[in-house]
Amino acid sequence: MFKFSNLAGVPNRESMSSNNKFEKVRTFYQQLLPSMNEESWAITESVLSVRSFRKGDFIVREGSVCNYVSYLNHGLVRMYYHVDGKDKIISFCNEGNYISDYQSFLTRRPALTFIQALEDTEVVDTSFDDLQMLYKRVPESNIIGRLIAEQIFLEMCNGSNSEAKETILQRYTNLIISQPWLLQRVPQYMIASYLGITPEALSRIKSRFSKQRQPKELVM
Amino acid sequence: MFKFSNLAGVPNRESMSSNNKFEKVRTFYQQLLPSMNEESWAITESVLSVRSFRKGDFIVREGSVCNYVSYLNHGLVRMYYHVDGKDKIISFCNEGNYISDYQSFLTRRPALTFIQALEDTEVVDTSFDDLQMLYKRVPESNIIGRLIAEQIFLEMCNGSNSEAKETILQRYTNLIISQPWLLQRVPQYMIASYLGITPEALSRIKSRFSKQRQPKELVM
DNA sequence: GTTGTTCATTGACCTGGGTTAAGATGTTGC
DNA sequence: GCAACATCTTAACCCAGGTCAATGAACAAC
Repeated sequence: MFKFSNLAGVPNRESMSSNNKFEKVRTFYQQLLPSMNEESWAITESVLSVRSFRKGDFIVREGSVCNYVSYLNHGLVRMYYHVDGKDKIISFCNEGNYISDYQSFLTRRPALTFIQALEDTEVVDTSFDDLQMLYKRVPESNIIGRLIAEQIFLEMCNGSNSEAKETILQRYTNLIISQPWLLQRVPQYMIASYLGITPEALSRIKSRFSKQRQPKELVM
Repeated sequence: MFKFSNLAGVPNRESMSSNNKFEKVRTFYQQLLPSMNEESWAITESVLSVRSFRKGDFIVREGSVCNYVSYLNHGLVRMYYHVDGKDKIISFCNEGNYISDYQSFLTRRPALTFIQALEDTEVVDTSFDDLQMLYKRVPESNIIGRLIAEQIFLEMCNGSNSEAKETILQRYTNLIISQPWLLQRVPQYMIASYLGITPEALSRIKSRFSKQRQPKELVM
């Protein structure tokens, strides 16, 4: 289960000069390991494949093994699990990031999470077997694999740190500052689930805040 | 910030036939990557160094960069941060595991955590610079680096999963079943901190449980 | 238009854990 | 022995957030 943001972000060109679906993935790899050569990329590209999902479709289901790490060409997904019959959202992931139930992917055990498209979404997949092949045939992919695992780890740390050290209000305001597009693209009750509270509680927190502080300074 | 348990566990021989402080580390590496050859190990071993800590000493302090990943030859440490003037324990780590503020280590930024010896402790260090050197001079160390990052990630997942899906009582009972030595070696209030509650709350939860259920079946 | 649906909000009530304070039981050092 | 300290437990009270229910707004389908 992971979301891996590109270090520098990928330029979002709606109409690419070439209609190569792998172009953005390549940029992603090149930023991670600039020294990667043409031959290594050719091998890497040869195993990539594209899948498309409609809004509401499931990319990963609880109970089945997650067999891909997937780069989001465009779209938006949520990762969540069921707990007591309710959804607990772990993360959102939009275009320019990798998504996977990496825990299931690495362990080859059934996923504990769902990954669901919140908008029509297109991904570029690398399968588990292909990745193992790359680790053997393309030596520097081990470096990439290490860097990615490290980045995933760091993202998880940031998540835990903010969960542990910040109030829900702080986390909420950080969220709308760092990812303002979230508010436009996902309903509030999903934000609440992501923050670990009920929609009612989030609503109360917001109104409490906007009453006691600057009435119209910050749009929530 | 991480604790990395060995996959298979390391036999705990109190008196080693040779008094080589690096023997256990070598076993650890060999279990991760059996194909590692003698030359690679020689280079790897050449950068290792030993440090000893007394009970109460700090191995990592909040605010200073963590410069090592450290294998625990023997002893017990806790990793925690200050939040509102209180300690929030993230994890315990005993002999046979690696410990580091890996977030600080990777990013070269000041640590957010403390790592403190709860017993007299001996560690085998690998410094950041040495590790980067190994990544260059010993190619397969990238594989080890990747596997370790992946394992750290998986451990973190297990932690989040149980935090998200289990009640505190379940997490407590799992803890005393999976790591019964913890109860003997750390005070209850640290367990409470680790579970994210106050010592008073843990006390109440335990008494609530032992009253309604089998009075003497499970020793808590 | 009307109906239905989805989502946000608000109120009333409940509960689990925090807080504070007080004992009880060790344990350590002298 | 005694004093000082650490740890665990229990009780009383408080409060943030959960739960349940009602209302309202926005929007789609008909």
